Amino acid sequence: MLTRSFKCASGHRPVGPPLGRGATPKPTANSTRPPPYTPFKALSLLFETTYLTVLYTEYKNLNYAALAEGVLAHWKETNAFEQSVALREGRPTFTFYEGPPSANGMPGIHHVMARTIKDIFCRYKTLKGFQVPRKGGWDTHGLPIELQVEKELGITKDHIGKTISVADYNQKCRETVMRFTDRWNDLTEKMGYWVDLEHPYVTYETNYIESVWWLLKQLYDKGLLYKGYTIQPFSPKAGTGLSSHELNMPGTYKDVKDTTVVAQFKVKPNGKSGFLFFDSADADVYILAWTTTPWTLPANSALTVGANIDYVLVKTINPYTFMPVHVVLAKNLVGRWLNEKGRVDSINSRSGGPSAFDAYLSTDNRNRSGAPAGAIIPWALVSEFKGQHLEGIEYEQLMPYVQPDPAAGKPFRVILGDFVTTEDGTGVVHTSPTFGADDFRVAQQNGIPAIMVKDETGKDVPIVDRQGRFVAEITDYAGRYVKEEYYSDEERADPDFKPTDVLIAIQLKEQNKAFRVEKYEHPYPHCWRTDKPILYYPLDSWFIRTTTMKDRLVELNKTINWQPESTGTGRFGNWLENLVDWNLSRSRFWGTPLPIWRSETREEVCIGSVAELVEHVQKALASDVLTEEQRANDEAFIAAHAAGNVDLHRPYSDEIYLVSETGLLMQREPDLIDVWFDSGAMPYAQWHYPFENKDKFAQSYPADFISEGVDQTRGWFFTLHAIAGMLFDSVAFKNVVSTGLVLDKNGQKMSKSKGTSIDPFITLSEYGADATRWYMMTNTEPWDNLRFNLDGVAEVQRRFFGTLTNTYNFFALYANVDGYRIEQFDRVPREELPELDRWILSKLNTLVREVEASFEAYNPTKAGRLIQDFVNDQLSNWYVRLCRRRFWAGAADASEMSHDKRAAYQTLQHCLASVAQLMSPIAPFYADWLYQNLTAAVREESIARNTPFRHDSVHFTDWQPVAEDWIDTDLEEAMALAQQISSMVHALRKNHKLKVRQPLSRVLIPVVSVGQATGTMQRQIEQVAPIIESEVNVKSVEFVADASGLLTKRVKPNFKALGPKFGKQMKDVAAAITAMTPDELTQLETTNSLQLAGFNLQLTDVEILTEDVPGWVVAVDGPLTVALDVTVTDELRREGIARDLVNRIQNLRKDQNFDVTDKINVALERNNDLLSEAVEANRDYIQQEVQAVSLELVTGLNGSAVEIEMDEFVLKMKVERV
RNA sequence: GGGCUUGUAGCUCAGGUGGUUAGAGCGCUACACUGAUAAUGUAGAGGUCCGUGGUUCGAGUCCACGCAGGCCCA
Repeated sequence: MLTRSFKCASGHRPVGPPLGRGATPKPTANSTRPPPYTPFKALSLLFETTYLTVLYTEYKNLNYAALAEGVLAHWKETNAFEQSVALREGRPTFTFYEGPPSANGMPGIHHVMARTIKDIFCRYKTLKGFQVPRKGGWDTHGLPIELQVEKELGITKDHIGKTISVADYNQKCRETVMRFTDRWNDLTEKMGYWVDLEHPYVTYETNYIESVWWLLKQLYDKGLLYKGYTIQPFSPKAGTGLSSHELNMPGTYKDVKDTTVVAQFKVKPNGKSGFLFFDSADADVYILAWTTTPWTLPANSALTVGANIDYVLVKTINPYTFMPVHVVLAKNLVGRWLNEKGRVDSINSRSGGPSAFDAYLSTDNRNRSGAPAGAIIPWALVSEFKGQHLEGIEYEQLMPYVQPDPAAGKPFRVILGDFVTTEDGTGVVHTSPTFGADDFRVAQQNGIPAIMVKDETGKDVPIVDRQGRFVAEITDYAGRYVKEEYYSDEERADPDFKPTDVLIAIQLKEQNKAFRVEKYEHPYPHCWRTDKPILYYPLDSWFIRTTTMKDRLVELNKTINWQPESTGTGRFGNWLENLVDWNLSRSRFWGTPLPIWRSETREEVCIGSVAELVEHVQKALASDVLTEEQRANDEAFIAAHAAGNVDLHRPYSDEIYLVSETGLLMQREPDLIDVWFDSGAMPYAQWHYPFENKDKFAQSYPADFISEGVDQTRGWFFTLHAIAGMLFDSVAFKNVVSTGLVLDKNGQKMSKSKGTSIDPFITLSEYGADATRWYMMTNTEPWDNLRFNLDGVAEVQRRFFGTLTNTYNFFALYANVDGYRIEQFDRVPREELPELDRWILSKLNTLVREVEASFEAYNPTKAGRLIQDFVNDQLSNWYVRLCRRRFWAGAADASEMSHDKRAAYQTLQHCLASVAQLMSPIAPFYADWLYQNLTAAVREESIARNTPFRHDSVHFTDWQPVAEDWIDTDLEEAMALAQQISSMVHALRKNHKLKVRQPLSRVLIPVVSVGQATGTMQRQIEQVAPIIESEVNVKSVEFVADASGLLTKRVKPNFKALGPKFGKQMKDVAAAITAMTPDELTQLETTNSLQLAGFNLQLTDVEILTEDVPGWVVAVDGPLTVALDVTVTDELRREGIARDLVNRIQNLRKDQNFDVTDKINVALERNNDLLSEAVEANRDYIQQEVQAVSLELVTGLNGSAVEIEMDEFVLKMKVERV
């Protein structure tokens, strides 16, 4: 519960100006008070007996979490969120899209961060007058849910359709996915995230799926949806593809020994490859590429190199054929394949004698089999170049069994790829688009065709069939398994058995196409079902042809405002530049089914709505093609449709049978679609567009703002962008904030097992949402990773919220005493406001301007820090501190309040209410609480007269306009000088042990700087001199001009001005300036020109500082110099003692619990001349300050006298109530 | 391996377009104030601005190459 301590104005606590100048607070008459204000019902109960006398509740030991709970309860009761939206009916819409979370896991602290960002800008835009509908949403499909269900049921994918029906399985998924919805909703409320949880979109709902189908149909009709293949892990023995998840299961990677080949790809001499033939035009040049899967070599159609990798051309000898060859490979890997001992400087002999090559090959050197015995193969470096120079070079097909389709692109070229490494191999990757995922991608990007053959139906298929055997076209190896593990044990036991890879290696050796053949041990993935090696194999997939729209997508992206910009241009931009077609297919169970039905002869139909499906089903039923069972299923669908409970998920959609134009049975393509398409479809599907809500969709498209983690770049950000760009030629969002991660306090990923993860519910209940949100927003810019430290939240709470609450309490305390009510109409005119008021109001308006700019730029960090600095440094530590006396001075009745006091109340109240609004997007509970406390007392009046405070919640208010004419930059500068000078004087006092209570006579400020600035500065300081005087307790602020001769000046070079003029001579100039004589300086100052060591100087080339004022103590800070007169005259000394005395007497009053209105008699022991003099000289002052009716100096003080420590002596004193 | 990003005091962070003495808050130490007081003020200690090289009269800032952390992709 909220704890509080409330004392009414007539209560027992000393309130108001207890001892000041006879100010006696009077209890104010209740009858004149407005109706009681109850911020929130829950709280009001506490105040029932006392609130009648209070306008502003005061809070002690505020519990921020409880505060938030109270506000939340009030919001719920009043439907505040709904009101905030309804209030803006008819205003322009600001559209926000909620990226749907998956509710099958618990929310974490990072969700608080992500959702705070979303909330901030939606709230801000509401304040700015926009209507901001915020529809929540849930992402409900996908693998994680399937896996969770399987885990809970203790099954694997193999069981689906066997021990559990697809229908039951999917039902289980549907139940599981929304399991934590309650917890999510709870967090959403507690953290103060305003989003419509009542009407969220849910991706598994039929209406949602129908919209998704409609989108797919649009793509299909535009020819953007096609069936192709992707390279996936495939198990020929199990006859099935494997998901990456299945591949990541433990034990799938095993070390195997494979036959590997470094193949020689013969370069075609032409313009591009010319530089490789420079040294020997008639030599053959080969590019070396290493493969651990020689069986894929007949499918080679490109070689991939790294653009920035260094390659070399080497002359050497083929170890199998002994033919001299020139080979290309990565420089770093020469040592991997060629023995360093064989290196020779030159290819040819210079001496005319036999070269190393000749020697190696000479017959003398051969053994019986004709091979050079024991000799190391010589080699020589010919040239070196970057990979990019190899791009486009053509080579001869290595194993020309099958020619690619010429229409499909130009094969047998060198291309560039970012996946090439020099860790192993030759730095050149043998590329086969049908048997490698990288290969496929890079081939697609470079227009490299795949080596394919036609099957009996005329369809393109790879050169290895689904059993893992070569097709007939690979004549030499037709029917052979590509992996020896696919043969039976008996076959492999045959002594003549040779694995296919070995046979290929032998063939290549004989043809001078193999540079090296060796066994190599490496980990290779195996099928978890069959334990046999998997193949990377092309499997049917449906694609969206994003590549054809690439340029447009890139172009559209340039119109999006990314925060931070680098995510848009870098991560996202690069992704778009390297776009490949979007593989839509997923072989799963729980997801949106692909709405395409196909016949055996590839007649197909893409269904774009339930109605369309019904129509097709009816047509099928009218034909005589369907079996009994198929007919029954189709009829079941029609019945379900009539009953209004169509479910488009598997297995139901699988069991719908259609009939083609030519009378053939059509079945649904069994794939589901990528769940990312679901979420990318939300702008349309959340409204069931185009079947319903066309107007709503039109109003809310595209989004003005979205925000998600940077990890969504290729996820949601992309799918939104792709669908919008391809189908609507539009962006899906105009502004996007991509947020970083939330790490633990050591910068590591939070982990449950290490105990470093933060439970958001605990955090919120301990610190409240406001401090948590404020900390997250102000500690780090949200796109940087946040190191989340609870100590930081505590600090924010103490330092920012604590200070602000203190400031409010200060206001409330005195306002209650004085019965001050916010004056909305009878304001003290600006001209009559004191300097400090005009200053803080100027600062406030500057703040509003800057905070607005920061929010407009989607930078909540800057906004929060600005507000925080204003509250802590300007409002609390300067304005309130310096104005304290104004609040307790003078009459304590509103009707008699002085102008000055009213001004103080009005100013402080205005600042607090403004801050409440500025901070409300970030700290919504606290800001509302503050607003309520400040303004509820005038609510009725405000409603009646239609003022800004008429709203029940700060979140309903209109953003305050910047009052430009209140901004007084000159005054702000002046006050900054006052602050700086005060700080410097405090420092001087400190260093010279002169406490602030000791008055000093004067502060001297030398004004020597050049030109106009001098005049400005002096004028500005004069303007705030009284503030400085009272702040640092000096009698006067004086200026000393140059001419006084009092000053010692120093000259410094102004590098910024000198740089462009003297450049390289800088050192000399600087030295000359530093060594300048006083006479020279005088000349420079008077004539603005000086010839010095051959340099022509002007006044602006130097900075002149006062270093010292002889006889004074001096502080220097930048251009400012402050001298303090530390002479304590007898009179000052006496005054200081008098002040000390007042202080001690006040303490005694406090110790003895005197009431603020009590008058006292004071008796002092006359034992010290200094004291006597001080008392006599300041008697009136002392008596007034401590409300003493008498002040006597007596000898021999008796009775209840106490001993008091003064600086220089001990004093006996007696204080009695009258 | 590639793309993006971060690296400044013990901790969390500021440091337009290069300008010679790098700042703030917290924490620590000392002192002051004591009618905002579990607040506040002042001072002190605390830095190889990740490293190396370069450009420049001058580099925390610009360039190159590295190192370390993070995300995404392979």
